[in-house]
Amino acid sequence: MLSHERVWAAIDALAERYSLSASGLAKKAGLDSTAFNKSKRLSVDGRPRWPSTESLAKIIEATNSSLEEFIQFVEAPKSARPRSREIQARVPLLGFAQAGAGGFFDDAGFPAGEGWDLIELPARATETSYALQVQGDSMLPLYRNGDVLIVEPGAAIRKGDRVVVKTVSGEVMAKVLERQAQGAIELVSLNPEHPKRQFKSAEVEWVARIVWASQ
Amino acid sequence: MLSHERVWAAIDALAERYSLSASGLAKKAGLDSTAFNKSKRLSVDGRPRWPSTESLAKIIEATNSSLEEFIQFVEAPKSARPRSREIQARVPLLGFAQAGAGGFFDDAGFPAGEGWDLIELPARATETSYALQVQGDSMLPLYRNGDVLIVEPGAAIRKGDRVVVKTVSGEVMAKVLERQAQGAIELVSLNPEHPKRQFKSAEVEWVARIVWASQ
DNA sequence: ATGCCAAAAGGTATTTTTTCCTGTCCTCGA
DNA sequence: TCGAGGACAGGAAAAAATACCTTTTGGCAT
Repeated sequence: MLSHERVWAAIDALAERYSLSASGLAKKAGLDSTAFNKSKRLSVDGRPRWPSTESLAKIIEATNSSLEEFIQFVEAPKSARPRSREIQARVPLLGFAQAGAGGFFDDAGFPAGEGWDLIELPARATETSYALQVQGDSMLPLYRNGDVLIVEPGAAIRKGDRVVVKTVSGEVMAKVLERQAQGAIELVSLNPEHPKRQFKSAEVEWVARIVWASQ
Repeated sequence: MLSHERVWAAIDALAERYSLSASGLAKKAGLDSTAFNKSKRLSVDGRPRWPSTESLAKIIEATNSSLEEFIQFVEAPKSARPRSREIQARVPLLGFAQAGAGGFFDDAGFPAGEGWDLIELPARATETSYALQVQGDSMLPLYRNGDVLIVEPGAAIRKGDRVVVKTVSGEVMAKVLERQAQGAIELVSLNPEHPKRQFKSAEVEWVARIVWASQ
């Protein structure tokens, strides 16, 4: 959120990030060296003083920082661990039912016009996701030989999720979670020709959710 | 980057996002309805006028938007197609058949040990990919309601690929490409209960390959 | 065509932020 | 220790943004 307190904290954090004092940062940006003094963050009557957007633009440029970095400082209290620098991937998003209506695609099939949302692709949102490549036909029709499954060990799992399961005996399989209760886990096969399977919790080493699959 | 032009564009985009005019947005935020008039974005002497940081905080709060959303508008030119971020995402990759062998996962199910390759996730490497969200059950068992399909219009398409097709009559559908020959295209339904469909090339406006699906 | 209301252009007064300036304190090197 | 320069507090003037207000324009319904 954008608050008076957070904006000033971000300015302090940005200055520190570039080994500057608040007054040094102001000077570097071509502003008066007293511009960011703590003594000037509230006006005489106690009303919060907000630095102008123009001043913010100047300090971001003067430090060769970026708007993203500055926003991270706004959002993360200085004492907290700075969020990792990873950039979230965003692509335009549209509901399938709307896709047939006019105006969403140009003649060549590229997104066009208004009405597109943006969606972030979470596959790389954590440092711990990994990929498994399908081998064989046992997971048809869902997954074909060569398809790549992105698995996120930390993701929350609910009934109906597609998961990778490793048993204590060393078997690794991709299934749909039917039920997870105390002491037992029920899995539906991705291939309808294969039967449901049940395991006691003690037989399961870990369960991890499949979050994306290549096509 | 934070520039005068982009900040105003973001305000316009935010207003449009919430089906407001610029003056409606200002009013909603408790500001004067003329605050964001285009006529007031340059002062009389032509100097750029920057909206104050406090005003931005107010519009973000009044729309229940977020700083992240606002920054997206700052960075994405409104008139341009929303862009995918170009990143090379790499995750560890292992063949499914190897996954059961010892040494590839630690006790909690995270990748461990040697033998992992790295795979780049190509979907986000291009600027033209977009996402379609599945609605309804017509694409079961492959795609469930709410699943997100990443579509890459420029990707090469071969027999057996899962594709999105738009017909000249405006129908958009997800299918498996069975055959594409001169003058005709044959599509197998993702739902086995639905019949194959054939189109003349002239009936098809575009075909684009589905490259990833959420799970 | 007319009426109503919102959006937008335009102008002035008020408020808020920056700039300019001064003084004090702190740090560091000679 | 002393001096220089930077950091910081504080005050007044100048510049810039908002608030207030009016008029014009545009869109929509009747």
